[in-house]
Order: sequence, then structure tokens, then C-alpha cells
Amino acid sequence: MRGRPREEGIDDAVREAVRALLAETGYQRCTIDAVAARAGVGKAAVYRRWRSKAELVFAAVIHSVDLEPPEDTGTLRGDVEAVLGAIESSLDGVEVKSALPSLLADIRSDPALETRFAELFLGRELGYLVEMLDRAVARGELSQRPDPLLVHAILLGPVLAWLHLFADPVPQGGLAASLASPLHAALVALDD
Amino acid sequence: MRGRPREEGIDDAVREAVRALLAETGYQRCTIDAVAARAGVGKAAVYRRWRSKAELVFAAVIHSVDLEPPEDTGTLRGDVEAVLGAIESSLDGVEVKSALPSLLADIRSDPALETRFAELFLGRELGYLVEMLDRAVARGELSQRPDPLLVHAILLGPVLAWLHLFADPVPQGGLAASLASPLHAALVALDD
DNA sequence: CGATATACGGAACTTGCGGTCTCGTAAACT
DNA sequence: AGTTTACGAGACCGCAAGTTCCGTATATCG
Repeated sequence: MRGRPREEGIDDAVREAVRALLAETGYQRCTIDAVAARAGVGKAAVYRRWRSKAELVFAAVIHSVDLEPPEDTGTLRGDVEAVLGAIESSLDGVEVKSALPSLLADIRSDPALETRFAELFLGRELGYLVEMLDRAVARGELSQRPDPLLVHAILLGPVLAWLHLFADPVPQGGLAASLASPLHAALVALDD
Repeated sequence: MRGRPREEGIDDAVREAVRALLAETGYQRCTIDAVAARAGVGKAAVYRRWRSKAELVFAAVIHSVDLEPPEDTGTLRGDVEAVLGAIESSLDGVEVKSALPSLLADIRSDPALETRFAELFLGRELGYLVEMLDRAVARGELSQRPDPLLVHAILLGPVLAWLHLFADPVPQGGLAASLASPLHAALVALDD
């Protein structure tokens, strides 16, 4: 590579500035000028790294979420609760929560972003669910593996609806705990 | 009332133009100038009726959705499928589907809109669910009425996730049919 | 060392859209 | 008749995304 190399730390500084501004001022007020100023960086340096504001926010938020593989709790019921908890906490991050609707809108209007979102998030979640379901089949809790897409919708949907659509406070003991039993029953019912 | 009265038909013409442009060009390209031109109307006439683009799109989309009270099918299982079908078809309207993420983002960033959304949609849906649950209790299918907010999340969430988050084709026989059994089981499990 | 290529911060610039205002005109009420 | 409000058309403002240019710094290649 010829020329001056990319300066170390700018990527992180910009992503951190995005997260801070999202938390402090929301998605609309989190402008590229403000991000660059906050990170002590020129706008050109930002656009050299990300093609658009949507890409930048996506990268910043993604980077702050670590989607962990689900633990094997020994029972399907326990695994369901663990998965729900992971989804809830990943969606409930402080700076993420308020930006989620706008970010989703951007993702849906940019095919490249949509593809990466499907691979980075939905695909990984789906893979984890398949593992969880296969363990349940091996234990004899399910007779066969149900359609993972349906399972994904059944588990992710209620958490998404609550945090994203309702603005209501989370119920006693957390969303995951409240939803684990009924959604476990839903998966069992799916097995018939 | 003094002065020239509002011209009849402009409200409808503008709302219809919004729906057409949403379907043809998506939310971003559906600009107020384009809407006014399409409706054969000046921009001032638009802003005399709606305070912002978000209000306008909200009104146009709302107006195209008729949220019907759920039928009493005689069983909770049947009622659940009917409710799921109603949610699915209301979310699956051609022009609504692609605009939904952006519209939701606008709603979430405008407190006045958020209130109206909660009243017009969430509140009405919640009321219908309470009726459905009370019928189930009267029939003895449930021992007591579960938390309607949880039920709302459990029923609406999976449909929302599928149509709004996944871009995947709907499963065999429709979403409502595929989800009715497992989600009915979830409600029954909620009763313990 | 010197030429070239790329990065940097800063700032000017372009473009597009939401939203407001003005103008000349039309249609109602008092 | 006079007042008030609506109308279409279009000019206008403000703001934010995205691009370009400037002077400068830092790397590789010959």
C-alpha cells in the first residue's frame, strides 16, 4: 500500500461519538457534522470509512452489540428464557433503543444494508435457534425440528413488539421471564 | 365561520396521492411537493390540513386501514386465528408495508403522533383482545384474564417481526394459520 | 533524497427536502 | 360592500447529507 496509512483509533473514536450522540440527542440530531466534531475528525475521514449515515450508525450500533451463542441450560424451557434474555438485552441497550426505529427504516431502504443485517443478525440468531432446537430434539422434548423461521418470529416478535412498538415499562421480573413459559408452550405446540 | 370554506375532496385527493406515491416510489421519494402536484393542489393546502409529513402519511395510512372488531368464533383458538388474520391483513397492505418502518420511526420521534397512535391502534387492539379474553374466561377456557399487554405482544409480535423485520415470503397457508396453534397454546400456558 | 500516493482537519460547496411566506384570485359570511 | 379565509403557484429559508478542495502530514517506491 502506497500513501499515508489510515490513522489508528479514528474508527473507534467515530463509532463512540455516534453512540454518545445517539444517547444524548437521538437519531435526528446525531448529524455527521456533530459526529465528526465530537470525534475531533473531519467529515472526509468519516465518509472515507462509511458510505452513508445509515452505514455509520449501523456499524456503531452493531459494534456495541455482542450477540452471544446461547448457553445450553439443559432444558428447552431454560434455553428459551436464555434466548429471550439475550434478545431483550441486545435490543434494550440505552443508546440503541431510541435509535432502533430510524435505524430499521434506513436498513429497509438500503438493499446493501439489508443484506448485511440479514447475515449479521437474523442469520446468526437463526443459527443459534437451530442449535437450541436440535438439542431439544436430542433430549426428546421435541419430536422433530420445527420451522426455524416460525420459531424466530415467535420468540423475537413479542420482545420486539414490546420494546419497539409499545412504549410501556417492562413487566415485573423482566420481559424474558414473563414470556418464557408461554413461548415455550408455543414451541411445544408447534411440534404436533 | 367566516371566509371561504375548505374545498371538498382535497383531503381525500391528497391522502390518495400519498398512498399512490408510497406504493410507487416509497417513503423517501414521496415528497410533499410530489404529493401536492399529484393531487393537483398547492403545498399550502396540504400544510393547512396536516402539521407535518409524518402527520400526513400517518393520516393517509390510517385511513386505509380498517381495524375491525374481532368476530366471536366460539373458541379461543378460533378467535386467536381471526385476530392474527386481522393483524396480518392490516399490516400487509400494499402501500403500507414498505412505508411502515419509516412511519414508525416518525411516530416514535413525535410525541403528539405517538399518543394518537397509541390511542387509535394499540388501544383499540388492546380493547378487542380484552373482549376476546373475557369470552374465553366465560367459556371456561381460561381461569382468569391474563395481562392484556402480554397477550398483545405475544400475538402482534410474531406477525410484526415476520412482515416488518424478515423480508421472507409468508409460509404455506398464511401467517395467521401457521401461528394460531402455537400462540393459542401460549395463551393457555399464560393461564397457569 | 525525492517523487508519488494517500490520509488528515477544516471549511466551502451542492443538492434535496421539509416547512413558511407571498401573490393574485375566488368564494363564503356579515 | 367589506372582511375573512381558501385556493394554486411558486419563491424562499434552514438544515442536514454528501462532495470537493485546500494546505499539510506521513507513508512507500525508486
